[in-house]
Amino acid sequence: MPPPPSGRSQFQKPADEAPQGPAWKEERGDAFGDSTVSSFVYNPWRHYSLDQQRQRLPIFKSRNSILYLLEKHQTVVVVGETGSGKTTQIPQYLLEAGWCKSPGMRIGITQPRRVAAITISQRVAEERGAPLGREVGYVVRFDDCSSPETKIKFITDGILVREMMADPLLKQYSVLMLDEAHERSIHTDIAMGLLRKILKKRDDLKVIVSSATLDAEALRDFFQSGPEGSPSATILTVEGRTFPVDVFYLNDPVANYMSATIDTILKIHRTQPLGDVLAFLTGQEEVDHVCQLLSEHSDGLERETGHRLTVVPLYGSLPPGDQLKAFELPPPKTRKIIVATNIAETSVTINGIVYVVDCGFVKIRAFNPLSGMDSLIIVATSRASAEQRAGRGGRNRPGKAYRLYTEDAFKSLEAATVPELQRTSLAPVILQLKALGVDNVLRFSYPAAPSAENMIQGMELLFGLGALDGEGALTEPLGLHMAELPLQPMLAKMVLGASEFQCTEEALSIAAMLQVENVFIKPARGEQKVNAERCRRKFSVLEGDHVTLLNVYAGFVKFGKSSQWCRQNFLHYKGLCRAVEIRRQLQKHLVKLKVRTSDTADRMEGALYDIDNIRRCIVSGFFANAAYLHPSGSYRTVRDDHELHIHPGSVLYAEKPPAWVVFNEVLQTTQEFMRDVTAIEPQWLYELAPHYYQYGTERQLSAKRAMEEA
DNA sequence: GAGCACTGC
Repeated sequence: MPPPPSGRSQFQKPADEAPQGPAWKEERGDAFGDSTVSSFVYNPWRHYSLDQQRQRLPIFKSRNSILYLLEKHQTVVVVGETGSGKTTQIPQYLLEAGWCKSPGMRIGITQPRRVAAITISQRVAEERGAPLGREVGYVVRFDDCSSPETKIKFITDGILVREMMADPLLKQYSVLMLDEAHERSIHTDIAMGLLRKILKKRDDLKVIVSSATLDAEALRDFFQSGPEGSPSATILTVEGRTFPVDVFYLNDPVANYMSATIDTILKIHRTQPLGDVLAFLTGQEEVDHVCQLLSEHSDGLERETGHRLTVVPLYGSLPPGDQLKAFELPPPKTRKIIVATNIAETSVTINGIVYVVDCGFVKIRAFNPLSGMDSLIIVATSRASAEQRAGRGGRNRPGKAYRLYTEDAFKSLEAATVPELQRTSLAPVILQLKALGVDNVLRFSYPAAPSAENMIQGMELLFGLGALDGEGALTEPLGLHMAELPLQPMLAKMVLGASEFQCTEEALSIAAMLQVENVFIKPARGEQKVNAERCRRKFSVLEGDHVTLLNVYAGFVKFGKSSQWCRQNFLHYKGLCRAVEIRRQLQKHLVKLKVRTSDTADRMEGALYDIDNIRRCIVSGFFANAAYLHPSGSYRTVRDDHELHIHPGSVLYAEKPPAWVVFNEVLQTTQEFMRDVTAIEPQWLYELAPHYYQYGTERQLSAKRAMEEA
């Protein structure tokens, strides 16, 4: 644990005197006491030259230590808070120290997110006075802004794993820096496991792992452990440049964190100097609800305090234009309240936040290996997450963070969030590792080992798909090709097997459309809502969502990929453009892999596609996600009789439910919903996946068929 | 008639 930003008071102060609202326990100072307003300062050094600015960054003091430790050790774990400048400066120190002198050698820096890779590389190019893409560049999916002369290359961690497939020893890099490693993205974790192996084979390679304090020692030990003479690792701590944040806890737990959020925000507004508020909730519904209730208080509060209140929601599925409102400066004498999901914890940074309200919960994806299903669940945050949220209030001036739980509750939280690798399906991971030459995926050195059940589920699925053989080895060409495609295994199988069903073109379109969410625009009410539904019906078919998506894609292409056509049909133009881009990339892969794709040309130009063939093709990839209609009216999975429902967003929702379906994924909210559903014939499961439905389930299938006939 | 945290190849 990092030390708290200020000394923690040992005793509880008397409860707040205000008659209403939660009572606060204080870590330092008064939760709602008076203090003077300081002016906003975003970059106090902006009148200095770029070079002078660089030298004023806290990391500059550690420059020599970093270079020295990297000479002495193969791995250095750099621990530093935000604002230390480590991401922008360390690569430049390395370049200046001659780490790219050998021809063709470069420094690679990974980021978990695309925007970060791009924007940071822009900043570094600017500091070096060079055009982006030359000495300093970046590579993310669909966007390669690098050249042979690039010495400092920013990439997403996913790109690094892909690069390993082409170049297992990563020979182009002299130093690799894994930034934001504490976020433990699935790709960072895989990269760390693989780098541990590479370091043993390449003693000239250096690795810098940049992390928050919590897991620094574990990361060092991960790179340190191993047989005699294994690479050495060490930790370097660098100071950050953030302002102190006073943290306040509740005296007693609250039953409803939404009303507590509202009470706390109102109290901040009544008692605290101007400064914006960021409140964390778990989902869209909560955010919208709290925003609505706060807006209702807005007028009364202005009369009472003389300050306006402007309330802005912020979550991922919000249209980009609406998201931007959270970043706009509020008008004078106005306090901006941003009510956000976890998107504001790491993905976006908003300036001017002084007060943070943290409900203490987060919605995360969980994976159940027994049923093979994903669900979204609301769980308590971790201490690391709570610190990160609080820190959002101290970027520009000292801040205050209000945690809607007791200090004891905080102490009992997990130290860090469970790594992604331990809560998603492992099938894609196993496929990647096998393709990278890791034969024994069970014994692979994961930074955090996933459960055995999860491993087995992943292996079984890959075996069922034909990507692994009986010995657990990657099959050729199918398994190898599946690993090459940037698609989840079931979709990859569907696309690669499509030539058998003469529908590769259609399968590519469907796969691309499934990567894009929210293609259909749904106005909340009124005439527009009716119009939107009418438009959607034009594309809908009784066979289900996959073919409906295909119709949308085909229409988009047929009408010249026009934004006007999208507006008329209530479709998201940008989403469809993205689908076109993804499809082009997939097609490129197929050509590279020499997979037969010319089948459509065999048919008449403009001829209708054969829907049955497409459905069979879908089944060839998604047979593991099959369900049948139960007399109760809901569905049951074929594999383990798990109860499922058709999601209200499906075109089949309002229709007569088909007896048998396959689905793209399951989403658990109030019930377990199948998303993207296609009606199938049950015998296709036998025909197309005999190895999967041969035993055990056969009895179920025949029993159900008998039931249907009865 | 109900609803989807956030990324990434």
